[in-house]
Amino acid sequence: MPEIPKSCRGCALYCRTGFFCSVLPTESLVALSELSRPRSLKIGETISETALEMWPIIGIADGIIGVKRFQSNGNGSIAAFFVAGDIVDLRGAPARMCSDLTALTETKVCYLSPSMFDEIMASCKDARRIAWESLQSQTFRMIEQVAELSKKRAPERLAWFICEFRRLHSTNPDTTRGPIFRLPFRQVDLADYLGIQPETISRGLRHLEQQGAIRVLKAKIIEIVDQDLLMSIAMRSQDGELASAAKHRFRVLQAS
Amino acid sequence: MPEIPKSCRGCALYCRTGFFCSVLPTESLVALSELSRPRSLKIGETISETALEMWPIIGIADGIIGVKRFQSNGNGSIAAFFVAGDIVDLRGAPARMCSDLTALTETKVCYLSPSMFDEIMASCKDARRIAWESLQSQTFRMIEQVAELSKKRAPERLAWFICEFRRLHSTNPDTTRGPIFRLPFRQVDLADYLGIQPETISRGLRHLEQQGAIRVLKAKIIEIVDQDLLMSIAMRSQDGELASAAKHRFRVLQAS
DNA sequence: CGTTTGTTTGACGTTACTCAAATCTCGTGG
DNA sequence: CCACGAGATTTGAGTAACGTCAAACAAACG
Repeated sequence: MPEIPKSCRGCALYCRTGFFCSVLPTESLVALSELSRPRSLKIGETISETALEMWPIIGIADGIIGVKRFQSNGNGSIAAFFVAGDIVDLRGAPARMCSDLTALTETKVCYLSPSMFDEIMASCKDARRIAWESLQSQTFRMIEQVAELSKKRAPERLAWFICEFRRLHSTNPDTTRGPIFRLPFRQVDLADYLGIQPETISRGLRHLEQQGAIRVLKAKIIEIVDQDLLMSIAMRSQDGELASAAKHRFRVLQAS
Repeated sequence: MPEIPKSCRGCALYCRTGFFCSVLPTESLVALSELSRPRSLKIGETISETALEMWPIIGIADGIIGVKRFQSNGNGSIAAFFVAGDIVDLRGAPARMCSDLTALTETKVCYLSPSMFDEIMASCKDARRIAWESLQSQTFRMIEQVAELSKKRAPERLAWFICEFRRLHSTNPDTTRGPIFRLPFRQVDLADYLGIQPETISRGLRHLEQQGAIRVLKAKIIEIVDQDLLMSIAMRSQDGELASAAKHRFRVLQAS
């Protein structure tokens, strides 16, 4: 009976239940491992385009990879991020996207062999389900992100981000336990992600503080004083109304 | 030898090459068809939540389905849209998303049986590839959308939308041929999609007109006067600089 | 400890939202 | 085919929010 490959032993993709490699039969794991490349990335490091040509599929074992686009003036925007457990298949991705993958934290990834990946997708039902659900959840997250951010102002965006990120990482006690929230990456990056300026982040945090929802202990450490208040702020839209399906029903009534 | 089901004969999902049903072996097609439900939707009609409980997977044969969220004040936001050929799997989707699916144009969809879909995904390689690529492209489109829109002002967003939509439908001569662009849905919906107010859409179009990029013939009919100019406006970001990877390379040089 | 990088604060300008009203479009029924 | 009316778009004026620039301040790093 073949052994678990050394490089997989400590990898979250294999160790955490529900992650892609955890459901593979040992021989598939060995075969995949032999053709794959685990890598560590420092914060700010980008995934090289040449690596993506040969290994366009990456599994994220730990950390956060952002799709970060730079403008000529130095401003950037972070369109999305991928988190631990995500399987990111960049075959057929728009060319620019591949130059934009940046580690927002210290990150561990594994470049997966496309041919072996396809083989596993054909043969292993559980792996297929996990990869499919991962890709689904990437789409859903993006949709939620746009739906929530597009009509919100700075303080609401911040509140939404804090709530959403805690929810996304609810399995990771490090960032979610207790009333303390640690900003997962730099404020500059957060600003790029929320589509606002770093200065506005700062002012927005102060604003939430004045309302009594949070307290900023240090630059990246936030104490959540009133979870409910924070949630209700997060759900507000531009005009201060609470978001709901109420108006939708109202329109249906009008029409009938 | 079994016959092609009647309801599939005129359906784009079967007729257009590269669409999901076109690659199915006849017997799979028959089996899927028997458990599936083709439906037509009028503009503004929503996909019923109860239908989604039983058929959470829909194939879009024709038209545009938007994820439209309403706020209590009547404003909405359209986070995403799905177009012909997309396979949308809503199993595991956030609950609210399912109440938000609205036809932005006259639309033909087909509710697909999940069990049969899974079976096909296991057995038919081509179908698996097509469904996977469709889901991939949904994610990529969302990422592009956020990357492009987050740091753009109203006129640039409009220009981007026109260019992008023509590209997305480049296979459909109806909307892309010649210098005439027909807004695919109402300006109110476009405003919701671009995250701005209807008034701003109007002013933005006027602005593009004054620059000589387009001419608004009727409310929904736009003549593209200068494609290159329009493109270059679409690529501009908030501060008027052209977007590029130039700064990225600059930072890499600094670091080394 | 000094340098670099990131965050905060303030003053000012611009954009886009808000509200209100006029005008236009298009589907409907006569 | 035309007239009507609801819904959609346009226009204008006033205002709030955010971007921009510049400089002080704090934190992280070797």
